[in-house]
Amino acid sequence: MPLPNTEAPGYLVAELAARGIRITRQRRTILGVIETANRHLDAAQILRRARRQAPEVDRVTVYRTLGLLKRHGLIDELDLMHLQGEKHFYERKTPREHLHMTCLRCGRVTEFESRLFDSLKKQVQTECRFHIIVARMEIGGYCAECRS
Amino acid sequence: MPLPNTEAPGYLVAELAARGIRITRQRRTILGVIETANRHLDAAQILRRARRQAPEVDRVTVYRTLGLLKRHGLIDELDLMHLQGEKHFYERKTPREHLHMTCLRCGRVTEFESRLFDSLKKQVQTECRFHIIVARMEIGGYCAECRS
DNA sequence: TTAAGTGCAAATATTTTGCTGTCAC
DNA sequence: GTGACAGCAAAATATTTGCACTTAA
Repeated sequence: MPLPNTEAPGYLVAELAARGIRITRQRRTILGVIETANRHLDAAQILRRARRQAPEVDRVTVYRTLGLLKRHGLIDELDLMHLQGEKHFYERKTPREHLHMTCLRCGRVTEFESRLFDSLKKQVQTECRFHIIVARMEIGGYCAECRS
Repeated sequence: MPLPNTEAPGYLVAELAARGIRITRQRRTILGVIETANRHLDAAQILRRARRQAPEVDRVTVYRTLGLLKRHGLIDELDLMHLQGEKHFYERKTPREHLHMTCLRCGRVTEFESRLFDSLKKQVQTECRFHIIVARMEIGGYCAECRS
């Protein structure tokens, strides 16, 4: 599940507003759903939760808001090994980057922070002279409980 | 582009045959396309190339063969940052694992091998007691030529 | 006021499934 | 000979686009 939300509530709203982006009722709702999520949600789940608060929210608005957040680097998009179809999952971008492990048997998703991950990114920046905007590491395999 | 093909030609055919899987004309063609590819191909490109050799090959057969290869751990599936739609790209799995950097401006894909990548995987296996089947690291950003 | 944003409908893109006939072994 | 595989059609899944109406700033 995503790391605990250590940002002030309304963080995403504030970030977008600071960039001069219009905050509509629908966006506020969708951003709230993403901020308070206790696990990785896909677009359909975000829509469902948003509609509990504001039934007029349209699927298209969810996709457009996700696109906006991606373009501004405020969320990360994950596959989680495409265990169930080709949908994507989203999470707030945190200052402490982490990798995701998905258990191919039980589907549980675990997050892991590592200095080696940071070192590896630093190595890429330096040795490949590549300016990293987004770095995603996803692992599939069997968790401690599921491996035989 | 994928690492140079250091395996014997017909490597994928041999691997599948060794597992008791039937080698049809269509499969042989598709496997040949994947083995000799000089860059990462998506399903549609694999289909087009296969059809140049064997026009009867169907799109569905390409997908079914890709699924087979994935299940047997003989290819890796990549997103390459979804720079152009949601399609996936495929490459032969090589013994030396590498990460992929995609330039968000020019779209060029670069591969990079690193011991840190291996160390990081080892750390996950040990500290998280997670048995890794597939590990994918994909980076998006700007290559040396494109960064301002 | 007005440009940015929304909802609805429809289109697009990618991948999967059902079924019948074919072929590798 | 037979069970695994192929092709075709259709469906399923996920996301995007066009356009007229609405609203935040």
